[in-house]
Amino acid sequence: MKIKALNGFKDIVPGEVELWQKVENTARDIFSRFNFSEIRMPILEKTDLFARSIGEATDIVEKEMYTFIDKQITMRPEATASLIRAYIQHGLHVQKPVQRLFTIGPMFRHERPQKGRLRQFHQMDAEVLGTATPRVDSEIMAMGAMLLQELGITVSLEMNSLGCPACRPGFREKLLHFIEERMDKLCDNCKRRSKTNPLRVLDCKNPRCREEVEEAPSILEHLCADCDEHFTQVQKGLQDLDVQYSLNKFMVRGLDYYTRTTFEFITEDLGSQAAVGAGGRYDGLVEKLGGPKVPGIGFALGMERLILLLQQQEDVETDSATVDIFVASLGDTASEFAFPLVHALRQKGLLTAMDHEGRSLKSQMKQANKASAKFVLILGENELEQGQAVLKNMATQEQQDIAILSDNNEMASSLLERCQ
RNA sequence: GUGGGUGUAGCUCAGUUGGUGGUAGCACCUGGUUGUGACCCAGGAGGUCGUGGGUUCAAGUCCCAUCACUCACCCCA
Repeated sequence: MKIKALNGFKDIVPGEVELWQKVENTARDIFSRFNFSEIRMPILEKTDLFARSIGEATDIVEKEMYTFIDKQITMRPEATASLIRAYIQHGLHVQKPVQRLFTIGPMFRHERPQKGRLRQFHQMDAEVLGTATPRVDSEIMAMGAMLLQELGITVSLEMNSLGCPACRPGFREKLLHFIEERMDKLCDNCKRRSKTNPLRVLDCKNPRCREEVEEAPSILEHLCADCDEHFTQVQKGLQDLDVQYSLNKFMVRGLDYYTRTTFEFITEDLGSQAAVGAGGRYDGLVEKLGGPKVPGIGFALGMERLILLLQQQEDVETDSATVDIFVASLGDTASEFAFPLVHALRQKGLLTAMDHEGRSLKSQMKQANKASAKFVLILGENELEQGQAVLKNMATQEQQDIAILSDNNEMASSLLERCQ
């Protein structure tokens, strides 16, 4: 019986990992341009942290978490809760009033795997804590858009406001009333959801439900004065930064902690996994987790989904490492001479390869070619006797004789010069 | 948790009305005269046909079960 990776868990092997590196490198570059600092948190946290932040009644907490029940600890299903826990624990709000943080890593949810959805998946997460200014809302969306654009991924940005504790309850009542009038026309799921989380009825995918809620009251028309002004300023900010967006009054969020601005980066090229990234404001969360009363906003990008989109494109460039110099040796004497020379070349900083299996020169040339080696140093019995080696430029096919030096360090320096 | 689809070489796949597993492609190894890559040619290696039952003289092929993968629902990044 072969041992295989668990269902929903994937290896990222050479050939694919280059794409991941490209995505990570691009993200680090963009985050850094926006003056974000990296933070890394542990994968295991107390179960209570997620229950309190994400919400007891959400699907994630109810049935999707990997929990060690006896120890009351859970593998994080998302990053925001852990990040805020760390923010509070280390008093980051004291060190700097506004913290701009990002993190990249694996998350775990026990869902049925499908395209763009794994049980161990990876997210890139950016959060700004300590400011409620609508400018940051615009800025963070602009950052996400810039990152996706840099990667060559085309998405649309949809945005909504969920209001705040001052205006949402009132809207909720109105919506509930609207739903109850049409209850018999809604699907079973919506009937259930109308009790647990009526806002979710708004984004049901069932066409009949969509038709029914088309005329539903919009939260945007029920925002309190502060939320309304905030939302207006966010939109102005996006226009100032020339970021394209559209309003979606049906967009709600699955996690309980969101307030005011929410947004999603949406693609049509991933089947049912339309959201490549999503986020929003969570002004009450830090305080709820026992921290200072500071507002926050953030978003997460699903890396598997980004990778799938990149793989769907033709000619995506990734820079995989190529061998600077391949040392081909013939016979035991030459091979023994080559072994420490290769080490010296590596100490000089060259990406160096050699064959330890005693294969033919032809085979070694093939290996060099396959590794896209720029140069091959050929060391044969004849060369050693004459104190000469052959350096071949693989692209131009030019060969030159070079003197073998007894000192590996000097020999390596000499080769380094010629291989530039 | 609920449906549908698919399981043959490392990967992508042929395999007829049931009749000996494919000179298939990619990748790999070795050769194609002394020691030189790409292209080409030849040869080689690589398999419990997902697993377990059943029908049959005979099963990769038909039937049942099971597992895995996958897509979708749900939910979400």
